[in-house]
Amino acid sequence: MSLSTKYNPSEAESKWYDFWMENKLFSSSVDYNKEPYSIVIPPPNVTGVLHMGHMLNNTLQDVLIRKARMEGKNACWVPGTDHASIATEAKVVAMLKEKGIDKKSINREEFLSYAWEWKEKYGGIILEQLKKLGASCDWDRTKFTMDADLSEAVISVFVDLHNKGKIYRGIRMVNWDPQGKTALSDDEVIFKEIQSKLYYINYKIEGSEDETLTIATTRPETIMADAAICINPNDSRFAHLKGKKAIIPLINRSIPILEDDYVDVEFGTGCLKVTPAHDVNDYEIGIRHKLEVIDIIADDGTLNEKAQILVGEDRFIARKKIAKLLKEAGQLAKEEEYTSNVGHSERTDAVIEPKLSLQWFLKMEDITKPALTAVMDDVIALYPPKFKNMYRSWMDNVRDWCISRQLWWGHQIPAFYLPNGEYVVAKTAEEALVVANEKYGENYKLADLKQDEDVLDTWFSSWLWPISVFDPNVFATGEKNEDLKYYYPTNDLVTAPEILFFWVARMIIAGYEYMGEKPFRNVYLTGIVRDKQGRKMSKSLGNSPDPLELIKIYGADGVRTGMLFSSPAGNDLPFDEKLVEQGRNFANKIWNAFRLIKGWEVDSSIQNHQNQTAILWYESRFNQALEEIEDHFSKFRISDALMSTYKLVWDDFCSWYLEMIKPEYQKPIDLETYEKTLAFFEKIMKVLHPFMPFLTEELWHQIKGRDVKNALIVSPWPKADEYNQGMITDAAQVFEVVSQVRNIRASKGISPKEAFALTINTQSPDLYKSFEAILTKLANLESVSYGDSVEGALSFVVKSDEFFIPLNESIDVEAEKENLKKEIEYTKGFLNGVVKKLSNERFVNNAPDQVVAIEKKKQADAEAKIKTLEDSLAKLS
RNA sequence: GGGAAUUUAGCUCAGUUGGUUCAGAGCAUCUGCCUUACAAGCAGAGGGUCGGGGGUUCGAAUCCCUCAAUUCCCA
Repeated sequence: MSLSTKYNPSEAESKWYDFWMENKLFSSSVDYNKEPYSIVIPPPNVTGVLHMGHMLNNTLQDVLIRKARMEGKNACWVPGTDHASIATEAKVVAMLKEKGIDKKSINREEFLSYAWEWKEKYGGIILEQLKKLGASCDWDRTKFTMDADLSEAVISVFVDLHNKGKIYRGIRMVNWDPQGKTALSDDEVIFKEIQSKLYYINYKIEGSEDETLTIATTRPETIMADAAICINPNDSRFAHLKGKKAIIPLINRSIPILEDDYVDVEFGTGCLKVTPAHDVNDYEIGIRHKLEVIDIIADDGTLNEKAQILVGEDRFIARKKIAKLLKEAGQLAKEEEYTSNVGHSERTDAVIEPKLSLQWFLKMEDITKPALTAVMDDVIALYPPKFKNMYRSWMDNVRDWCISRQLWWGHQIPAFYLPNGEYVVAKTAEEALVVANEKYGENYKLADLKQDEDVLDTWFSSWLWPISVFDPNVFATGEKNEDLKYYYPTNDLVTAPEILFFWVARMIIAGYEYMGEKPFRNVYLTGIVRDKQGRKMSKSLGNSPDPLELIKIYGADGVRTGMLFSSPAGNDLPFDEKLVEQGRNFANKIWNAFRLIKGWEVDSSIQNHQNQTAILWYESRFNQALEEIEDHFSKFRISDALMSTYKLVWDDFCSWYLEMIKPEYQKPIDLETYEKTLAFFEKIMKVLHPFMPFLTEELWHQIKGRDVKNALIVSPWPKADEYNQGMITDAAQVFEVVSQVRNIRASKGISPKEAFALTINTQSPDLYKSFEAILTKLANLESVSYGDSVEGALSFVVKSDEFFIPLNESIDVEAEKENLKKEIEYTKGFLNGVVKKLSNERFVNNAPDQVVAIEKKKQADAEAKIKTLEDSLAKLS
């Protein structure tokens, strides 16, 4: 068999993904003989295509799930998608517009059938793309937040919470998006600094000839909705106006002048116009003073008839026109440039209009309590833990959750309005009818009921995700099915910190409310994938590489490792294609290591004399590395786990071990070494598998033919055995000697082919004797001898041992002396510091014995080294 | 305006209770090599006042104060 010198990933990828799928190796079912390990995917939006954020996030999940599977756990990764009300509705509306269909011209049912059609066509794209990445989800379990049973779950929960009195309907000032024509939560509003103007407007005082007061406002178009003018009670400038009335310019309506602490004496003129319908703070003032609420702005952001003037004009056009009218009327005192923070819709970028509206709310005060405690007490652990702070501050200051959205795509609110003006909340219209007739003693028909037009916030369905993917019916029946009993709570959740509150916190709330139990044990928060300029990678900026294209070029394994090389938990990932290239190179390195081993001819008649030490050393080193790797995994330091694996494979296995045991060209290898080496390689395949599933499965089967049961994906994860620390330390010292010899070759321009005779002056010759064969091979020595010194030879020092290499050519004695002097000087300086420390009584008295002992050893080592160096120097002179 | 986080090599980051894991890793850079597994490679080298300043301590990247810069959350 001959293998290409370069690993070609694409063939292996499709072959092994098909193999895993056909043999159902990703699938999981209840089995009480095994420990369950479950992850629910953060369901990607049906609108999306795979981006770099998904790649990072899902690679992490796949690493975790694959490792758990190999550890013998019953690993279940549930995939699915989210219906994403606002985003999807926007896409569908845009799609219809292109077809020349206006959303307003069709009814709800027609719209929804277009939306479903759209979802069927595009909704599964991301999941298909994840397969290319190697994601080992149990695809038979794929769920969608608007599946019939999951929808029922949402409705049941709404009804239940309403019955518990936790859901209520109320008038609130909401963030209205006049373009999307929907209310947004505070978190969906992005504040931007906008250059605007502060308009100073004069209001006449009623009953006086020419007395006026001046207010400053950024929104002159709302003066028609003014309900009062407020002054600060401590502001003597305006005390005389109290109790009088002011007249709104242009429309000549008179309004009271009131006192309120809220007014900032410093800001503007110190007089505040109060417009309860169009400003959150004014609304509060309005409640305090029982002011009339005059709403002059329509849903689409134009002025309505209550404005009396400029009816039908857009709010921004009206602003300009009002300013002009005021100027003409002589009531515009001045205009001033002013920057203010203006809220914009995250989805449509429209300027948010504070608007009073009737919405559905979930009371958050009580329901959040167990969710806060769980995270604060580390019942649910956040990685990295710094997010606990953020989590707490949000939960402490949480506001009631506005759960209604003025959209069609989503779960329609199960509230039914009756002809008598009342409403009933029930799962279906039929149930609602029964309740209604009973409650009000009426004899209504189904046709008399009118269901609420709005749908629920998308997060009101995804907060149930860790429960509903296993058992959507539990909310209605209260009876847990087997899946839910077995897989819940899930183990780990991998998601982005941006949705810590939107989603993670709410899942925790729902978990405690409905299961009385946390939804997951660990939350791993990834960073944002950014480009080199630090900008978030996004399709709209065009700064994101196409993930599938990357996979094509570098291989899925290369992309996976590339993403993980530089992504500690909670830190942003500054993406650079170089990382992915490094991943590809790593795959190639492993491929070639295998080519080397596979190419050896085995001769069972040879006894293994030389390679015992190498084998023992590597065994120890492997176990030490595995212990490290496990430790990193246990702390969710996935990047570090990968880096430790990378170094184990590249440095220890390839650069050191294989070079130690490699037979001469075209010479055979002994059977024992060969078998040990293959066994080592197999262990490496196992440890690498979660990171690089395709390459490792491919090589696993190249090593020898295996059946499905023995596929790598389901092979047992290796256990870290005891290791010989002393041997690892000794080897490190020998490696240092090898490096020094190589350094001499490199700096003197001597060919690596020229063998050296090495003489060692040491107190511990046994150390070198046990590694002699290795030393000879790796440093290319013709002999190793032990002795005090060698005349006219180059020398170097490792620890307190001295090494001599005689060269055929004459050495530059002066340069050598210079080098030795430099090193002596440095070591003396180092010794000085140590001695100083040790002669400080307070150090010796206060520092722990162990620390003092270490310092004393430093002193002894340094003194020995100086002596060795000085001897060498003396011999040169 | 209130709160939090971050600042260590050219880049991205480790550095746990203050003391040998203490100044580290990977990448990048430089030098020499197409040495029969791998140039997607091998061998070697250089590179940092641990953001600035002050303090506590026998001892500070680590603890405290202060200033600065960056980022995020809330208003």
